Amino acid sequence: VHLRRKLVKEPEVPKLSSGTTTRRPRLTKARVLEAALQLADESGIEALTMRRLGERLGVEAMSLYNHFPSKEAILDGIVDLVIGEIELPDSGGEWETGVRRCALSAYEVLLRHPWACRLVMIPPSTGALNSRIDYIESLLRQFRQAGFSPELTYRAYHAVDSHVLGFTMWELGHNLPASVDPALVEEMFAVVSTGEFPYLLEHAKQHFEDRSEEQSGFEFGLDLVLDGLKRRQAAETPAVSQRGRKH
Amino acid sequence: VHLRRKLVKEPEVPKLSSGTTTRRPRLTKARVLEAALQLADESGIEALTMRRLGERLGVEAMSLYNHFPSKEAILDGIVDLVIGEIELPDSGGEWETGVRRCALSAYEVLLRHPWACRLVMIPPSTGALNSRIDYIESLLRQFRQAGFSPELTYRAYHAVDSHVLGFTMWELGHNLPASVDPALVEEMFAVVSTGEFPYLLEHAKQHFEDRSEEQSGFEFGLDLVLDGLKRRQAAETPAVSQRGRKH
DNA sequence: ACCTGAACACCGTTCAAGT
DNA sequence: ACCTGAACACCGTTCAAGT
Repeated sequence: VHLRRKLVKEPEVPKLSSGTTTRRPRLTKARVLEAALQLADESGIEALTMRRLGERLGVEAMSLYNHFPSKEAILDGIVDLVIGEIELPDSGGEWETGVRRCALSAYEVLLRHPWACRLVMIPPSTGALNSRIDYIESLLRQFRQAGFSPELTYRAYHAVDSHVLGFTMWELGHNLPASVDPALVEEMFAVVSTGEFPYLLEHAKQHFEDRSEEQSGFEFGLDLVLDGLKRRQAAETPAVSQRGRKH
Repeated sequence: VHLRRKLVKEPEVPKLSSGTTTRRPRLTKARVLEAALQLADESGIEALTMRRLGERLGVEAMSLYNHFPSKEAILDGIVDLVIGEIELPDSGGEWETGVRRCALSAYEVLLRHPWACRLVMIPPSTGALNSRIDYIESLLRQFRQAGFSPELTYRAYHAVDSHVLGFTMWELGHNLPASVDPALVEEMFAVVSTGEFPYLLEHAKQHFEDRSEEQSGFEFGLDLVLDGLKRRQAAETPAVSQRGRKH
């Protein structure tokens, strides 16, 4: 099932009929969001300013306000584009593989757009929610159709999504790409080598080991959650009918 | 064990010995951080600007640069203050109750300072890490002293902390305190009542139910993780000696 | 050694004016 | 209907000058 809601209707780009005066296509919501997403991916979210975005589109910053009420609306828009990249499984399969694939896809997508993770938590103050809604509905459906009770589904969804977001943020926070200040590494090293924190030292060393052979840490944590959910479901299924439970 | 590293030595506040000319105590790192934390708690992190912080301290914004190299250093400082509020268990107890208490304390602390959650992931570009290090060391120690292998400890730590951060961010993101735009609620309602998203509708309703009687969602997810870890440890303990494993 | 005033290079956003 | 130039009210930060 891959339902799509009313797509935003965009005016077609006029075929610059007369003369050679206008070189650039008109501004549209889609073009603005595309450029914004690109800018954030290339240069980081802090490089995404209205002036720079305008420049990239060959337009003054103020023109953007003809298409979006605020910068926040643009941010909401590109976050929804990112969430739209998450692959949602078709219905009908095993819940464990479906949810697993969904979570892994979200993990990969968020790693591709490192700036997005922090924004996902804030919105949705302008109502650019289409992909978000599809994502949540897909997860919920998989649990419910596998026979999870509404109560267990409620908690299962939060547990899974907490892991996806929490783990991804952790990883992104640690892999600061070469932006690590040598002075800071120095201090960190000094603290660790006092011997006061043996376990932290051990842990820090592990971060430098090659883990390519093993299961990823993301999957390890995901399995903890999924295994637990399987047990919880097994515990509730025989005890109560699947159609409901008296309160 | 409650080790403390070299405390920052602060010049004592001079007792304004002469006349009544100077009314305010001198600026110190500690006073600046205290005021910054207060400002963030009261008015949100976006209200924390150098000018406003200076104003609260009765000083020009530029004076702050005599004590901190940048605004970022101040942010790192107050985040570390927040992390310092997390209660760390004494060593020697059961790992499950210890880790559990630690996670719950972190959860509560982060809910008390809703702005902190998003900052925790970014630093530590200025090396204000004392509380952070204590926190991580405490978690690692509990696992290791309970007989977890270094490998399992590595993953256990990441799994637990992912849940703490992920779940807390989720909760904070959803409980936007009355800042919800009615127009957005309207749209959300419209989407949900199309009937296209039955599971989302069910889920949304659950969010309005009284859950005070039940175990919190945070604890539910935490238990999934902790139960899973217990099983993983049981699986590795009899098979290999606790002192090490040949690779 | 610490604090200040003025300034710089940026922000997001408003508004009247253009076409 | 869309785009623009100038301006406003803010940012973080630098720097020469004060004490």
